[in-house]
Amino acid sequence: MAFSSKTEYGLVALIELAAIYSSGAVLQVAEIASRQSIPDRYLEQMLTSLRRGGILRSIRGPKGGYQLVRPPADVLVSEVVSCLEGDAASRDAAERSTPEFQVLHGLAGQLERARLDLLEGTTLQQLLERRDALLQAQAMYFI
Amino acid sequence: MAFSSKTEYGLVALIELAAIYSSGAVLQVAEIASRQSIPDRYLEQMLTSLRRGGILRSIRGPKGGYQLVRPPADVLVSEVVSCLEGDAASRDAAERSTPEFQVLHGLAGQLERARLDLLEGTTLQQLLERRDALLQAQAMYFI
DNA sequence: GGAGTTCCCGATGGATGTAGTCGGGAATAC
DNA sequence: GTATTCCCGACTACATCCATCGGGAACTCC
Repeated sequence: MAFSSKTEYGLVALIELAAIYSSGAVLQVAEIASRQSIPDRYLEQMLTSLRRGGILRSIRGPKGGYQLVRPPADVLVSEVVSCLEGDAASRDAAERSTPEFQVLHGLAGQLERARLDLLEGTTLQQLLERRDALLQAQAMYFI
Repeated sequence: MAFSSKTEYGLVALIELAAIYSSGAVLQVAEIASRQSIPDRYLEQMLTSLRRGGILRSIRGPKGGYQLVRPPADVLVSEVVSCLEGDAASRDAAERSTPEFQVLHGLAGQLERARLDLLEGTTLQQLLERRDALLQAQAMYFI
């Protein structure tokens, strides 16, 4: 798959949080985790990274939980991804410098560029809309 | 980096082999490995995969070595990549099927599509030309 | 102010994959 | 027949991924 499970879990949680953003409500780790069938103590780590990355805010204690800091339309998927998989810090540029390696390094750059273009061109809002379209389609199916 | 070292080493070797393809000559593992400063016994494994994938042919014994089966213009980078990193066979479709996961699966598909488009749109011939352009540019620099 | 709830933080462990090493065998040229 | 080259598979060291866990800090509500 194109996403690590860290990234996938984090994004899934964010879509859920995007859906309730306008209401000002919060969601708890355990809620999201059980709905999505992912380990709650693991999901917690992702939400922590997202909080440190300025994407989420948290509230402690009973009735606590997480919510988006910014509206979903202002959160780029690229931010989220780099926040979640960037914790293992180093992108090494090992630089073997024969011309053949340089050419491949250029191609690798094109690939990363293409990936980034897509991720920068997608917001949480859009993911949410796609989810809702999917739900609509499923509702149709049952009529 | 966007390529594993397996893939990178394999492609580097293929660029060298593409450069001498029209002469009908062969190159030996040890030659390529020492020029590119990569472990020869390791490179050997990649060339074996490429032979099994129908991209290279080999000749044994003294004066032996490897050569491309097809002209460089007929070898897509996508073939090479799937041959080199596809040996660990399974692309798993673990399919957690909440709508949120489905949306992400769709996005992952877009990403893979974009990657494949680039790799299918690039041939060994093109990589060779880029290398030669780079060599030209460096030659200029020394005048 | 005490109890329960929720987030917070770091340590730990197993499974898997990556990058390489190695020993010995088979074909070929000279 | 000997040296050279490719051929084949096993093995290891290390890192990274995917969690699991124990205990602490803030907060609500009674």
